[in-house]
Amino acid sequence: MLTKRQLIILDALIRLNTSTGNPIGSKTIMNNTDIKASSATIRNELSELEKMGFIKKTHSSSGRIPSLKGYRFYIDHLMKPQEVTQDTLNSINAVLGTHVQQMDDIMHQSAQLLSELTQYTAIVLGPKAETSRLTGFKLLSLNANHVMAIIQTDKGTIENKVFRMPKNINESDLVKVTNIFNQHLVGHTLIEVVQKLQRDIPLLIRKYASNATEMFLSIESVFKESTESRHHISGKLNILDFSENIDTKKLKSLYTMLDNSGDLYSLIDQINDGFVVKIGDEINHNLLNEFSLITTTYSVSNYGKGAIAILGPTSMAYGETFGVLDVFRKQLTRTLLEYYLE
Amino acid sequence: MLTKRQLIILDALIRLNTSTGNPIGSKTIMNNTDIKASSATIRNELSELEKMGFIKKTHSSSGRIPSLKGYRFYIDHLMKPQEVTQDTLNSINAVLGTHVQQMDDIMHQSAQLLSELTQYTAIVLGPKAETSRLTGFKLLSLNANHVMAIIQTDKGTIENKVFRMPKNINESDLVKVTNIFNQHLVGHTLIEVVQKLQRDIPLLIRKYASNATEMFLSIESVFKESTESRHHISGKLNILDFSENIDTKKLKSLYTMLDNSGDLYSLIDQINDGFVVKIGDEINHNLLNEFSLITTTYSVSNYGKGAIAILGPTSMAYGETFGVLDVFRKQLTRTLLEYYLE
DNA sequence: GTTAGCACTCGTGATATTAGAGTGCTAAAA
DNA sequence: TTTTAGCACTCTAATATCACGAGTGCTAAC
Repeated sequence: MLTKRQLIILDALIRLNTSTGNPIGSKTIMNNTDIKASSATIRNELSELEKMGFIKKTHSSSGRIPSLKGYRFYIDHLMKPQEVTQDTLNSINAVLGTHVQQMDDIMHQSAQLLSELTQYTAIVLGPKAETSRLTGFKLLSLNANHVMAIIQTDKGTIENKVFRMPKNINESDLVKVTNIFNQHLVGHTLIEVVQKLQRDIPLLIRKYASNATEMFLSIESVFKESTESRHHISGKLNILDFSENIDTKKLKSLYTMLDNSGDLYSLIDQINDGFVVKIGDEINHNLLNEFSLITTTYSVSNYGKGAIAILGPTSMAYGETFGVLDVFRKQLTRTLLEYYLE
Repeated sequence: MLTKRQLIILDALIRLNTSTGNPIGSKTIMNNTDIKASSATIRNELSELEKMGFIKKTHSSSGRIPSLKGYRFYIDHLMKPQEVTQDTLNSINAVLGTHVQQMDDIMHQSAQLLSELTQYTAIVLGPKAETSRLTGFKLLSLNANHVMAIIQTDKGTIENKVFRMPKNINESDLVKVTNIFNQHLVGHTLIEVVQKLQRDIPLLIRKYASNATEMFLSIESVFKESTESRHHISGKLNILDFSENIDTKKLKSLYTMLDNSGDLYSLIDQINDGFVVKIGDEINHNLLNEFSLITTTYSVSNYGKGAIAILGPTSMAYGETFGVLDVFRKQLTRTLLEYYLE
């Protein structure tokens, strides 16, 4: 069990290490806490804390840095989410308070705002697309050459794609196809829709609108795209600030990974409702063992859950980040509730 | 005037420097050309070339690297666009040959392909939006809560935006507003449209569809967005490969710049029809004085011109890059011609 | 005009040197 | 028993020193 003084020392050490980035020695701690003891005493305590595995040295005569266990303990027991400033509150309200138009916009703007507020990298994941149900399908003839297909889901996403109007198609064919889709596909999950598109629908099309097969392929691709879950990421360049000595090769793989929806979904826990913090190796990803990942979820009314994640250095300003995330997520859930109520 | 041997030496030096990245000495040139002369002779020639300003030393006893003037001369007189491989040809055809759906897609895929083929950074700019004319406007009610606004231009761009349906609006209001827009705005340039939106239209709306003013603001924002010219950029991460020792601060500003449409448009010459190569300081941009920028244009049928640019190191593989760009641009122009003909 | 030969230059990478921050340990003080 | 002053020790980071080699320019002979 840790003594009170050890707690103060561990807390100070992590705070100091986070703000300076350097290993922290006994004198520094003495000068930055109100502990009434000499540096020698603090050295003894540090040695004790090291034996217990909360801190470690970078070399035999260096100051200490927190170990993974130290961070873990800090986050679980010492760290307090920090109150956010009025400024921060204002920007959150500015983004989430105004009239929201579309799910994708909200997610995009949220990622942007969070990366700005934290100065880390922010990732916002939409609810898993697998469970989305098709609520509407429309084909709209734009001009002689172009048709727009629009699909809507119960998760609030609206997607569209424009494609060339095949030559042998006229308006009435569009109506026929639209009707086929609305009769047979609306209400099903997108996964089911794609399956049906491959099995049943080609038959129907051939029967009722035989000249629409060409167009059918384009429509199929819209649906395939729509089953891919959406991710929004912002502040990728901040990695350059908080991870200065990363080599270009690693950086390149990292950035490639961060652009890959699948990678992000498997990285980020979408189940746990509270805050999940994974530090270094805990993330279990070879590119991220020098990073920390804070994950939390938000509710899309009662249609499902999305996730928010902040990627930063292990020596992250956890207190501030938690504070921001907490306020943000509550406001986001509220905003989405209203969005679906209206 | 340069002697024949000097030309061979300059050419070899630039090729060797490009492929190795190192300064090139007299022996290296001797071993990599079929010049029948000793290294001493070549040293004399190098010394001569240096006096004329085509090459320079990195320090008093180093090998030579091309100077800006050397590159200039090479590009203007020595470099030959290289034949592209069958593989390259195939990938270009795969992207540009298949049925193309939308301008934005073409541009996006073009950037992607070019960055892959060259291993540099590819930028594709659409025709300047200022000259685009509105050819179609549609309002589509998606469901009780959402309306989609769609605008089309004569440059082939189709943009849309979804926004909340104001509560006091019904289908017939949508029709009214659509009619107002079609009567008064179609045929005008987007710039004019935005002007009119601020002057004339509010009056009309107030007169014929007074409860639509709220919606009007949303529509206005769609148009404002549409006047922003489109850029597509790909292979940004390749900068990490060809510019290894760039510091993070510069890199961050550079990446920020490359995401800014305005910056790119002012950087890239959209007027000169041939190939324009700017090297180092010639680019006249403090972030790019260690880069080369190859620019060329493509015709969007007879609706205007867009631009393609490749950003790479000054020691670029000019021959290959020119070869690829030349083939690509011809095929692109052809593809776009068909796109508008059909 | 060409070339062999040689002294000279300078960057690169390896090896010493040094200063400073921090440690652990000991023995005395509290 | 806990705290603390004191000191020897360790290791890093920065700087200086050195040797090597690639490359040069110059000279004198071919």
